[in-house]
Amino acid sequence: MQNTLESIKGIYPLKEVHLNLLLKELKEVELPKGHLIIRAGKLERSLYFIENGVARAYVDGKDNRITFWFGMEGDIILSYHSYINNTPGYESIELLENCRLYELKTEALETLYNTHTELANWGRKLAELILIKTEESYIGRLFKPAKERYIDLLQTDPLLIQRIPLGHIASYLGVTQVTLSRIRAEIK
Amino acid sequence: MQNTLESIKGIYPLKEVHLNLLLKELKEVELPKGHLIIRAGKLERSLYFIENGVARAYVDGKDNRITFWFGMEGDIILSYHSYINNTPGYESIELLENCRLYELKTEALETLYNTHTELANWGRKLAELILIKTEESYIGRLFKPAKERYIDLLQTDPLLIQRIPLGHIASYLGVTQVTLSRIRAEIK
DNA sequence: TTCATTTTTTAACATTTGTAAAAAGCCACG
DNA sequence: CGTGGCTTTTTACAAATGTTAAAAAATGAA
Repeated sequence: MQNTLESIKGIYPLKEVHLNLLLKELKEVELPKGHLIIRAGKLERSLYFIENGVARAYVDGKDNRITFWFGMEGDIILSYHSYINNTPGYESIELLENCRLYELKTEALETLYNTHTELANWGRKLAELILIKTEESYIGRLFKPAKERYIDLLQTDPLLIQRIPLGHIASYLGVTQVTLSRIRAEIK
Repeated sequence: MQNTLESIKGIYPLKEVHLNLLLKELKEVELPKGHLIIRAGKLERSLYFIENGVARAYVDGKDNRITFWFGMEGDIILSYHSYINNTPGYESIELLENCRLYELKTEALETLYNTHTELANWGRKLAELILIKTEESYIGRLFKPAKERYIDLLQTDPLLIQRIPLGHIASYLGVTQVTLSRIRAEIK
């Protein structure tokens, strides 16, 4: 569980005791490519650390499906909306490869938060880190054209791109696949 | 400090003791319209509760300035990027009216987080609430056209719109002011 | 390899949005 | 009042992106 362990430690430094409290709650699961691990409209009671594999989160509009997140080794699969509000979320998360994950029930996590300051701060840090990532994606999208963001993506996640169909990447960049093809033809 | 108090309590229920620990750190400040309370590229060491007034956050691109957040009574002014990473942020926050604010030094907050589980959980809840708001804005922007989002804005924040120049709103919606004018002409 | 399926690119045309500049509307101040 | 400055709308044209459809290329299984 190398990737998961590093991910947990990387969020906020934990003493051995508290780390073990958290690890004790993890359960290994293996799931196939194509599996819908989070379903829009359904209350979700777990989060998952990605030990191996790739996933994407999407929302369905009236006549389109938009990918807004990709996750890989060391990332966390979580419907924050569902988790925080304790109501069904609007996003679905689909595994794009066969994955090995570590499941953590949000109820167990809540208990740990209320009983240990260190773990409450770990949880705070987790929310904060996801928040700034989300904010950066949001802001990047605001004022960078799709072409520039595609180039950014090529530089920051060259390996990720190779593991994901182009249609999903176009959706993620906010353009149609045709436009992404034009962009690729242009920068070649 | 009615608005600020409600804002703090609304984030996460606090016992009187812990609430007072937080309130003790607040300092009232009055600042004029046009004041830049957060500056891009500068390390910020405070956050502010808006007791009265309106503010906007923006980022500067190569040849444009984009507004991505509006705040009013009960909202919190905070460069999350600067606060979490302890590095200069990329956004500026400008007061659009004369404002009465309550300032809170992030250093004081950090100390409270490390000494009281309740306050650590308050901080976690704060990050989580801002996170889902950000995520909702992000996702809403992804699959709703500007016209639809303008109508949403009219419904959810009719008062806010009246307090803000149209140019900022166009920027917030991700279109030019000309396009927003066209939208307004169309839905009239 | 070969065939079938999926993914990606190309093309032609329609639509949307942007740009720049002018006109109209609004407001504060003398 | 009236003038000047600021905001908002309108116009005409240009550029970017979407739509639809088809061709080309890549992929994977037998």
